[in-house]
Amino acid sequence: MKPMKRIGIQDIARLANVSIGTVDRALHDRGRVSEETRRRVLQIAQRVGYRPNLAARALRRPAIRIGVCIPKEIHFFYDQVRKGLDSEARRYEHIGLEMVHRPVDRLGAGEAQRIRELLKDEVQALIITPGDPGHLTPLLDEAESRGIRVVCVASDAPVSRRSSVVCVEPELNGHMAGELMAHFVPPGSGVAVVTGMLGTEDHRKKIQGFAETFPRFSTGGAIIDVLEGHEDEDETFLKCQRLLDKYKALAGLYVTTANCLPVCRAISTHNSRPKLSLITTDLFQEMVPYFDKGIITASMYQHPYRQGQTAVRLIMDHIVNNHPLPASYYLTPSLVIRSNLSQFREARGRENILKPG
Amino acid sequence: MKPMKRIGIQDIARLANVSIGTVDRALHDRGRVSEETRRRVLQIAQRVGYRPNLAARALRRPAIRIGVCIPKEIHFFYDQVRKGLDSEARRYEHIGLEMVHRPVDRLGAGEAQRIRELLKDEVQALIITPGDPGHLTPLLDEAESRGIRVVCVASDAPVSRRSSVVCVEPELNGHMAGELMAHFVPPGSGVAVVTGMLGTEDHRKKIQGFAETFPRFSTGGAIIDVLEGHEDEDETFLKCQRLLDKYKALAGLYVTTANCLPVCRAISTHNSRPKLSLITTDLFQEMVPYFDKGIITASMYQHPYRQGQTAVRLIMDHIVNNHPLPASYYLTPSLVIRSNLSQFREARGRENILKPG
DNA sequence: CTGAAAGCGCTAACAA
DNA sequence: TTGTTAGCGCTTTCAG
Repeated sequence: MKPMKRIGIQDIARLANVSIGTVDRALHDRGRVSEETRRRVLQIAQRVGYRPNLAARALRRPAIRIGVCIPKEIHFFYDQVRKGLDSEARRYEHIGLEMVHRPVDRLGAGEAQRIRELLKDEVQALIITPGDPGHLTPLLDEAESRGIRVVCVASDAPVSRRSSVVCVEPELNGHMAGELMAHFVPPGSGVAVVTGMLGTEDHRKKIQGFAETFPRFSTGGAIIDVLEGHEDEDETFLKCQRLLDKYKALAGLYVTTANCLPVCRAISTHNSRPKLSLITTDLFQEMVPYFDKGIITASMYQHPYRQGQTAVRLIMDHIVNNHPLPASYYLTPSLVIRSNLSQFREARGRENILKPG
Repeated sequence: MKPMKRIGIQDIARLANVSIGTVDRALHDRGRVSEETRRRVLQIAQRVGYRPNLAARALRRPAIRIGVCIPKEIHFFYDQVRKGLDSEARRYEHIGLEMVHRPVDRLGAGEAQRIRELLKDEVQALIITPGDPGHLTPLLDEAESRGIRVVCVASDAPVSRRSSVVCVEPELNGHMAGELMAHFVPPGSGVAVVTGMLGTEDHRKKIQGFAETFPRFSTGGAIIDVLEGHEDEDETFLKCQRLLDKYKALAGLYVTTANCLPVCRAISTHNSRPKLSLITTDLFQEMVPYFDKGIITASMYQHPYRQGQTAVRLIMDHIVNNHPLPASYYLTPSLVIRSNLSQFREARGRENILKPG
């Protein structure tokens, strides 16, 4: 069983009694072929199941270029997204993929400018994390109208004409946290939510999801407070302390922001607490000790690395194989608990275990 | 910003004042180059950051062939593995990847024969789900010694010289189930385990993991019974019924086998049960109603599709990019609960949502 | 409208 | 030990 020779443009030419040039023109609708020949060639190609050899094509074609504009901060999250993007991009190097990075410092900080630069770089697609979707819409729409595919990652620009989005739905995060919390705490428990800014779409939706689902799965449980920390360490810490003082029987806490350390500190320094179930969001090194101490019960992991990977994959499948871009690609968050903590790259310190991908 | 010309073997040749043939030999240690020249060429390549053009290389290389031997049954699981394998394989078609499938009907049913056939097919790598690893070892070792990379998927052949394994560690499944169960049930609860065959390594390890972790996270909880169903519908159903009758206060049940339907039926037909937390393994259509009814609290999903995908990916990264094969690639199981049920392909009936790869 | 041929970067066979 | 060269399958240009 020898590797079978794949059928190529040459074979079609022979079968159709024309030259390969003609076949090429017919196959790609480049005109300058008689209708008759065109049809015949297409027929034969169809019949013999012709599939172009992409490597050969890549050999000639100019590079495919994808522009990337995602934030630098928060590092633990976006660095992973970036790694996912780049590692996936590496698999397409051989067909000439080139990534052009134009990061912004923080979410939404001067992204319009960066994106304009990317458009000048003549990219064929754009991967962005929109911080201010409203403001960006005209720019994204313009890109799309010029045939530049825009794929959002981690966060959406729903009103724009962006081709696709890769993210974890915030509602789903909330729903899952709510359902689990209901299983964790005893019937009739009071639980609370700690959030960053109530103004943030993402946080609002998480809270909404949680508020919908927790009561549905809990017997007589209720959300007794929603606490806004404004992503400020001290404010969050103090507000938490006060909450813990006030509601001695608080059975659960859901933190919708990555900024969970002050909450953990407040809980661990608070004397004589009964068992409290803490569900957090995302994962980074500094959280690990709180898992070990049993302060954090579970965290909703949003797979930043895989999000990056997937964005590139979608685009390349589209450009190279003509796959349609799905309007959205939603990932399921994973539950991080003590038993599987070491499986997540963020929890593994230096030891950089190889993951394909 | 035009696509920059990538530097190639030609450029190195020019810089080193040798021919491209010499550069090629130096770069690939093919001998027939003076040590002096070799070093110089390598130096220059290094300095200018030479990266081979894989498309060009792929253009020449004869087809890469991967042999696959995985079971047909249990369909819901192995069909997904196969889809993962094939979808990933499609991305490598253009560099000549060819998959040769030689499935066995059930796990371990005549696999040695199939694998021998694959070896005759001159495959360069082997993806298998070993059912009887002990018996297979000499065959796998022979393959490896002939330079054929063996990658196990879903299940391991640890004593053999197989290059890699892609799976979810059964212990991890058990640990996670144990930890979660401890959070689900009240302090001092009695829980039980339902398994297929205690003789199966996989099941034994899951139980072991569970037995280790549940007591550690639970306050005063204990495992009161381990029930062996022998993958038989009726036997499992009856034994479950008896268990439920006997231990009125049973708070949790962990099912280590995919064969969870009889357990679900036993629970749902059993009158006047108090809340019982049921943790199952894997996911298929018929389980969905039991999620909806609240019978199944959570299931440990082992990502069959991604396991297949990953196996191909590891091999191709190895063959094409010279990446080392990791001795093992462990996936974290995902927790399926009611809120995220619809995210899993097994739960989505016909509607086949596009997932990249 | 159609055919012929150059070349993309690399490998391998052959010549020197 | 080194240089030369023929392709791999496709696109593109230039002649017919």
